[in-house]
Amino acid sequence: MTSSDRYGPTRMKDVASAAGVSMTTVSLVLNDKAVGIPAETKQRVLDAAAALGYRPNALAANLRTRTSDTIGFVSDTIATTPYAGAMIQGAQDAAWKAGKLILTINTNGDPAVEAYALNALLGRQVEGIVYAAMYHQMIEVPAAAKEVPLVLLDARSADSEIPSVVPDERGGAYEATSHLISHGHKRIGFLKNTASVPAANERLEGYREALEANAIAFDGELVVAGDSGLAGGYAAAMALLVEPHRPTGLFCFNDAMAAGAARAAHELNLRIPDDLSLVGFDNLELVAPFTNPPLTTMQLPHYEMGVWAVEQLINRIDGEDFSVFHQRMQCPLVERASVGPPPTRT
Amino acid sequence: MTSSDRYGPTRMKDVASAAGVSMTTVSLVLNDKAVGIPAETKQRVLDAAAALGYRPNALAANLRTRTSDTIGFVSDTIATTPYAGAMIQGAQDAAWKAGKLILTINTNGDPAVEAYALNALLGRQVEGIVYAAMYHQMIEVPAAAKEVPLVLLDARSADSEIPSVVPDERGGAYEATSHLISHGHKRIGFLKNTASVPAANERLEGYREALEANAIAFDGELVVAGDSGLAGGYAAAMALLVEPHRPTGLFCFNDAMAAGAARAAHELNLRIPDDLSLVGFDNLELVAPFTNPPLTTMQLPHYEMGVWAVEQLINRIDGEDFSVFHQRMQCPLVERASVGPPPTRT
DNA sequence: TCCGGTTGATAAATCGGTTTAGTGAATCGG
DNA sequence: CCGATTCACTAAACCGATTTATCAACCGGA
Repeated sequence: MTSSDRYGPTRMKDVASAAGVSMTTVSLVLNDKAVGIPAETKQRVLDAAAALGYRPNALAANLRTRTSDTIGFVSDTIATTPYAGAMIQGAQDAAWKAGKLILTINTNGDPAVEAYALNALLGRQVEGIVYAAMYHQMIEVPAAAKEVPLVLLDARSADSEIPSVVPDERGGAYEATSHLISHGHKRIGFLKNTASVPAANERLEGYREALEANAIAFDGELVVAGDSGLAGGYAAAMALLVEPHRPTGLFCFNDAMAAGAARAAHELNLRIPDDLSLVGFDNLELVAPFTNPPLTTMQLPHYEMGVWAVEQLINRIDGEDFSVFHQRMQCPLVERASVGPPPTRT
Repeated sequence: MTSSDRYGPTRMKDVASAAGVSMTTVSLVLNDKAVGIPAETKQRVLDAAAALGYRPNALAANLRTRTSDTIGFVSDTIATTPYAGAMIQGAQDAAWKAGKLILTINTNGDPAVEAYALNALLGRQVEGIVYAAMYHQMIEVPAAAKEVPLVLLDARSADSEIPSVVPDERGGAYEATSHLISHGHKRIGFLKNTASVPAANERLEGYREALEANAIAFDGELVVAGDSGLAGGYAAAMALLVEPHRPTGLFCFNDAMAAGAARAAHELNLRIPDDLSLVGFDNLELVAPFTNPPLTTMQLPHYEMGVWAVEQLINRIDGEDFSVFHQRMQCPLVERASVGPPPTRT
C-alpha cells in the first residue's frame, strides 16, 4: 500500500512521497526549521510521518551533521563498588537532559581493552568522554582520549588541563571532626587506612585542620592505621580504646572501619554514643543506616559528581565554558545516632 | 602535507590516495576481505592508514551496512540497588566479547521517559534491547521495544514470547533450607517479607518443598512476615525466638532481614550458630561478609544473568537460537559461619 | 509590459564509508 | 595464436539523512 514496496522501515523518502512533497520539505518540517512552509503543508507532512510510523535514522542524520549526540563513559571497574550506580545515574540524568545518550564501557583496568575501547568510542564519533574511576585516584589518560573533550570523574590526572571532579575529602574530614568537636569532644581519634590513596591523606589533613581550628593539639598517638575493611577498623579501634586515656570520639576513614570500631566498642562494653562517639565516611547505603546505632557519616557525592562531569563535558562540547578545571564536590554530613556528647568523665 | 588540505580527521579517501589505490581497495584491506590483493599492496594500505592515524567512521559504515554493533540497555532504576553493577558488568562483558557496544538508559520508571528512550535507541539502530529490572518482577514491555530482538533481565513479562532470565528463587530457597536440614535442623523458620513480589512467593515455595522432601512437616507458625529491611527481620525473628519451642534455624528472605534476626538473637543472648543458625539471601557484598558471625547466604547471580541476557540477545540478533525462552539462573550457596548443628536440646 | 522581490518548494550535492559490477592486462589451455 | 580465465584493481551506486543552490509562480509597482 505504501508508495515503494520495499522491505524495511519507512524512510524519509517514503514520508515525502506520501505527503506529496520533497525530502527537503520533510526534513525541514520534522526538524522545526520550516521557516517558510505554510501550516497546511506542514500538517500534511506530520500526518504522513505519523501514519507511516516514521522514525528518523539517527545514524544517517549524524553522519551528515557530523555529530552523534553520544558521549562515552569509560570506567575502570563497575561492579566491584557500590558507588558506581549513583555516579552513572548522575551522568545519565545530566546527559539525558542535554538530549545525549551514553555509551558505556568498562575496561577492568586492562590497558589493552582500554585502548580498544577508546577506539571503538571515537570511531562512533562520541562527542566527549567521561573517564571514571570508582574511587578517588590519580590516573593516566591515554592520548587517544584527548582527541575529544574529556572530563575525569572521581579521579585526577597529572595533566592539569583535564577537568576533573573528586569528593572534597579534606572538607568532609574537617566537617566530620568538627561535628565531634561541636558535641564537646576533645580527645578524638582518627582511624586511618594503610593504603596510600588521595582520600587517606586528605582526610587526615582535614582532621588535623579541624583540630587546629579549634585549638586542640594534634596527638599522633590518636591516629591508628588499619586496613580499610571491618577487621582493620576493629583492630585499630581496639588499640585506641584499651588505652587508659582513650578517645571519646572516633573519626573513621570509612564506614566499614567504623563498623569495626563499633564492634570493638561493644566488646569493651562501651556504649555508642554514650561512651564513644563515631563518625564514618562514605555513607554506604546498606551499612551505615543499619549499624547499631545507625552511623553518623559523611556522604560521598557520587550522584552529584556524575552530574557535574557530564554537564562540564557538555559545556566543553558546546564550546561554552572552559573555566573550571578542577572541582571538589562537597561531602555532606549525614547525622544518625552514633554521635553524642562525651561521657562526663573520660 | 596530506593529499587534501582539508580540516578534520583523515578519511578513507585520504588513505586511498596516500597509498595510491582506490577506496575500494582500502575498504577491502582494512576489513580483511582482501581476497585477491597481493601482500605488497595490502601492506602499502596498512602503512598509509597507520601513518595518517586513520580511524574509520563507524557511523558511515553502519549506515551502509545497516548494522550498528550496538545494543540498548534499558533499566527502570540503576542507582538505588547495589545489584545493578554486577548485572551491567555481565552484560557489558558479553557484549564486548561479541564486539558490540552498549547504550544505557535508565528510565526511573517513568513511562514517558521510557517511550522517549526507546525511540532514541531505535533511532540509533540498536540491534537489540536488554530490558532490565533491578529486582525480579513482572513488567509490561512497550510495543516499540519489540521492534528489535528483546531480552528481559531480572524480570518476566506476561508475553511468553519474550525471553527472560531471572534468579531461580525457588531453587535457591530449596538449597538454603536443605543446607539447614543437612546440618541436622528440624525446626526451621522462614522470615518472609510482606511485599508480594515473585521472589517472596517462590522462596516460600522452595522452603516448603525442601521441608517436604525431607519429611519435615510444614508449620505455618514458623513463617513470619516482616518488611524486607533490617527492622522487619528483627521484629519477625523476635516473634519466633521468644517462643518456648523456638526454631533452631532461620531461613531469611534476604540478608538485611537476616542481619535483623542476628540482632534479635544477640539481644536474647542466643549465640550464632551455636544456639541459632541463619541463612540469608542476596549475598550483599557489604553486609553478608561483615555480620557477626559472617552470614551464610544465597548469592543472586546478577553477573551471570547479565551475561546470559546479552548472549541470548546476540543469538537472536544473529538469527541463530530461538529455543530458550525463559531461563532461571541458579543461586549458589555461599557458606560462611552462621550455620552449625542445632543445639543438643531445643 | 517588464522588473525586482517574495513565497513555496525542490534537485542535487554531501557526509564517509561498503559493495556491486566491471575493466584492462596477464596468464592459460588447446 | 586465440578465446577463456584469473588477477589486480576501480568507478560508481548506495545507505538515509541534511543542506545548498536554484527555480517557478505570483504580486505589486513603474
